[in-house]
Amino acid sequence: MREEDSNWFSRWEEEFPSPEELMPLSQTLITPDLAMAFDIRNPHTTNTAQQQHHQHQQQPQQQQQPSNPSSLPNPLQQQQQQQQPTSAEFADSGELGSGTAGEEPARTLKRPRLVWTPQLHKRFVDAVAHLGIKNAVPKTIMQLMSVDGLTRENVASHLQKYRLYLKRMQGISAAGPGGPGGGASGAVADPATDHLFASSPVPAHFLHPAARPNSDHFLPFVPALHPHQQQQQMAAAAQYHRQVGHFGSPPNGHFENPFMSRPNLQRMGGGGGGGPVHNNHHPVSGYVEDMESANAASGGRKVLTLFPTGDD
DNA sequence: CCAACAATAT
DNA sequence: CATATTGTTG
Repeated sequence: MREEDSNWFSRWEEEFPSPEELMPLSQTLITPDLAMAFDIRNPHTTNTAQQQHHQHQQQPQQQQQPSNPSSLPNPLQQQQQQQQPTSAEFADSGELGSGTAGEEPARTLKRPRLVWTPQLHKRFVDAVAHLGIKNAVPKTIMQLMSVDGLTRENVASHLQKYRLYLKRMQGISAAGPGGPGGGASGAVADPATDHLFASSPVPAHFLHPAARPNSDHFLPFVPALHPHQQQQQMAAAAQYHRQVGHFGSPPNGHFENPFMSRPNLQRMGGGGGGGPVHNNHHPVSGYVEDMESANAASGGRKVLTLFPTGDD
């Protein structure tokens, strides 16, 4: 797959905004619990420079902070950015009600629901696009996305939905809105229905199986770089929903880690159903992408429930 | 055994 | 409906 490369590159360049858009970043998923636990209030100390060393490797953000007074600051403190109260944020799921804080040993703790924000989805689509549908399998996508905290399951689930979306689109585009049976499908891309999907253009090649040179080009894959590489403060990567109450952290400090050790990346390679993926390192210094959420920042801007598609 | 996928559950 | 979880298969 390396030599048969053709001009996909040209097309690629044409179509995509810029590799830089998806290249560098390891977005950090912060969990609300974590954020709250850390008290994300406005840092009175103007210590804006919260530069933290970004540990590489995906360390799961464990919800549930040890309420231990002398609890350590946590090595994996996630830098948290000023989240814009944009639309999706940790919309309260509504638990609460009374201060019935379950101090239960939150054994059986579960991970909060991942919310696929347009940015995240964007990355997802870009990753898939660049991988080619063939190689776009959950694990690979996940790795390419380099989103901290993202699990294979997350991606798999999203991918499943995405494939359905693509399928639907194919049908529509081929047969027209009036398409087969799906009377209601009248719209090609009903923002209301597709919401998220509508925010990112579906690369043409997605629609057909045979004509897409996937090849493995150099992937922008940015394995967690060195400790000094941190680009915090960017828009939020993804947000989680609040779920169970935390608080009652186990004094024992024993909770199971859903994903403790991950097979250090770099596992891509032929075999495992994965295509030969090369993670080519580019000497890029460090780009920042994302950034949007102008909602409150502008002052005038308000709400706008959905993000404008004006990203790509 | 792990990963992808499909189906099902929340 | 959007994700998560589970079951099955390769």
